[in-house]
Amino acid sequence: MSKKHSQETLATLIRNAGYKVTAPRLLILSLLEQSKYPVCIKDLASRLLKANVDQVTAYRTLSAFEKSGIVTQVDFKRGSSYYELRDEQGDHHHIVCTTWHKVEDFKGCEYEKLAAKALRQVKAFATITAHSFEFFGLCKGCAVSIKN
Amino acid sequence: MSKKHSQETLATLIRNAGYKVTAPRLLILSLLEQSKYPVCIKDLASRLLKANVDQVTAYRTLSAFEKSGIVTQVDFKRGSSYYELRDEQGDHHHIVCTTWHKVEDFKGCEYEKLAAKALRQVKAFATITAHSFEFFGLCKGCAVSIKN
DNA sequence: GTTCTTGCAAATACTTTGCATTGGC
DNA sequence: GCCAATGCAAAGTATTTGCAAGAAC
Repeated sequence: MSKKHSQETLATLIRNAGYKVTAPRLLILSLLEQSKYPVCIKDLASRLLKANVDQVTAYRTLSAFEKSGIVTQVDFKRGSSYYELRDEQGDHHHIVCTTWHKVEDFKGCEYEKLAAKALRQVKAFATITAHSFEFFGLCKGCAVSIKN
Repeated sequence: MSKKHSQETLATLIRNAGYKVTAPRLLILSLLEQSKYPVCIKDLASRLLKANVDQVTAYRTLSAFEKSGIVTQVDFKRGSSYYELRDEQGDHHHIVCTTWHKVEDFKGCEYEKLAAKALRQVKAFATITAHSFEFFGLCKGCAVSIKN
């Protein structure tokens, strides 16, 4: 997921969403951008601490950014929240190793087709605005060590 | 999701997973069975309280049952965990209204196809053992009231 | 009788809120 | 200067752990 935005692009993202551009916000976005996979808020907070940014700011910022669609929250079933920069196509998801926590991306969940199908089935719903989709499994390393 | 197991069937589920059959466990499973949609652990706990079952027992039981595949945890992005009896076919998922919290089922996420596709793409993984998939949107009631 | 399970108390982890101060625009 | 954003402290909520007593088998 690292499609390098410049510092200026990150600032624009923030401004366009109607927020003031501040150092903590730029830092959070650039940390997310530098990470190949979603970052848990705890890790993020510990890196922010080095720049004297409080973790409360991380919570507030990420929650605001999620509402504005700048970032996406993903659930890896590990107790705390993971975030990544939003994927424009909205069609990349993750495979999570349940043993050693390796994470990989995969593409092509064909969300639109499924959403249309779901709305046809479920009469009580008007629109679908988001979806979550993750696979959980074993990476090859863990599969081997479990067998032994 | 209410495919009425008898009390005896529930006991068998428990026994087959290698656990002792106890009143709290039977009660938890029958509460899950009676509910049309996943139940959050807080609601469950408050109902268990009436039978003098501690919420710690709910946490421990559900977590054990999830590992054994008796129940499934679903993430509705509402802070606390939701559980339901495991769906044998494993192919039913939910549409969750983000405003008033209506939940409906839908079928046909075609998980096997996607899993095969994902494994073809992602060489580092050996197997996929589970998946999460939920849609978030607006039910018709909420869509109307927001417009006004 | 042995081992697993439970309740209760307490600890830990995660997230949100209140408020005075700071800083973007 | 105005209003939003931040840090710090504290509260609130969710979940886990330790251990002695009780129940399943």
